[in-house]
Amino acid sequence: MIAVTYMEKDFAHLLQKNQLKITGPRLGVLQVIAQSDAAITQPALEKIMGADVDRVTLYRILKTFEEKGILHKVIDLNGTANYAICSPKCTVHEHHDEHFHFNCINCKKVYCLDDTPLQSIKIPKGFIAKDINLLISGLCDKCNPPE
Amino acid sequence: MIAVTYMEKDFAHLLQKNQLKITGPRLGVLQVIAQSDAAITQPALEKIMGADVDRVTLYRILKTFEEKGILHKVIDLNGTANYAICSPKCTVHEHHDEHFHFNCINCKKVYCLDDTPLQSIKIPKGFIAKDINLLISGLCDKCNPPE
DNA sequence: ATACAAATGCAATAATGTTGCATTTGTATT
DNA sequence: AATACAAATGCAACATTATTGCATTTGTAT
Repeated sequence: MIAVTYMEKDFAHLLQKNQLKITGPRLGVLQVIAQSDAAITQPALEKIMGADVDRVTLYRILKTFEEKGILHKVIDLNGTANYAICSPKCTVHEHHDEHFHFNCINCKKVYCLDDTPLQSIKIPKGFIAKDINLLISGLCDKCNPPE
Repeated sequence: MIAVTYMEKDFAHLLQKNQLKITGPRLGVLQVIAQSDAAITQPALEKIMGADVDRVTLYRILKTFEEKGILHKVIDLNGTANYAICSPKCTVHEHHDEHFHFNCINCKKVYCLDDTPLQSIKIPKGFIAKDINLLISGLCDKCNPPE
């Protein structure tokens, strides 16, 4: 897991690069997500942002960020959306093909393991694979104390 | 994909085997799911069952079926729950560890590919994997006509 | 400084999931 | 076959999550 630190200036630039206006709510969302050590759920974001950002605005921000390839969405085992900042590999129209994530069944966090390699998967005849999404569930290092 | 046909008698036996009472709603749910060639979403089930089964009852049936290992739940790319009949390998307390599914981005169907083998995945230190969930998205054979 | 499109916030509504409780129903027992 | 009881269902109410329309505000190009 490589820690990446962003500064507010970077966020502004990131928005600009994507033809998005630099607004408070958007910077806020990026802040929170960048500070989290794991992908963060939409409800959690909602709580953290609180009254600063309207619920609807949050939905819309997340949607546009996803479309622009700024964030990627990970559906966890409960079907809840989690968001994380995309690696630079993610482009607008074609997200990086292979997303690997770890969903802790205790703390519910979703960690990105994008750098793990994966074999090629056999697909049935006539089926065309566009994206591969691997979700491993279990206990993360923090929830697995050797006590 | 191996086609498995069930008769009503089998369903009754299946329920009995799991210490579940043989009721109309339960048989109905099993019917619908067995007839589908793919995993079926909870909302779709709700529509098909219609007034025959109360919405709450449906939720509860699906939950107990999942707990008993009769059905397994697949979360698709939208975070919607899909249900399919478990392979005989699935046991009550320990679902078969590896679920492989294909989510068609056109018709939205979720196909089970449980028989595909998978390499062992590298997990970060301190992390313990309990279950692996692989969801491949793309076009299924029906939505990929060579027209 | 202005103008305009983009973004936000609010209100209303839809869709989805949950809980408590009274009633019904399957099944083991006699 | 009748009974008794736990299990299952259906209903109502509610909680949560997601969407849509529209008026207002705001960022930015000019």
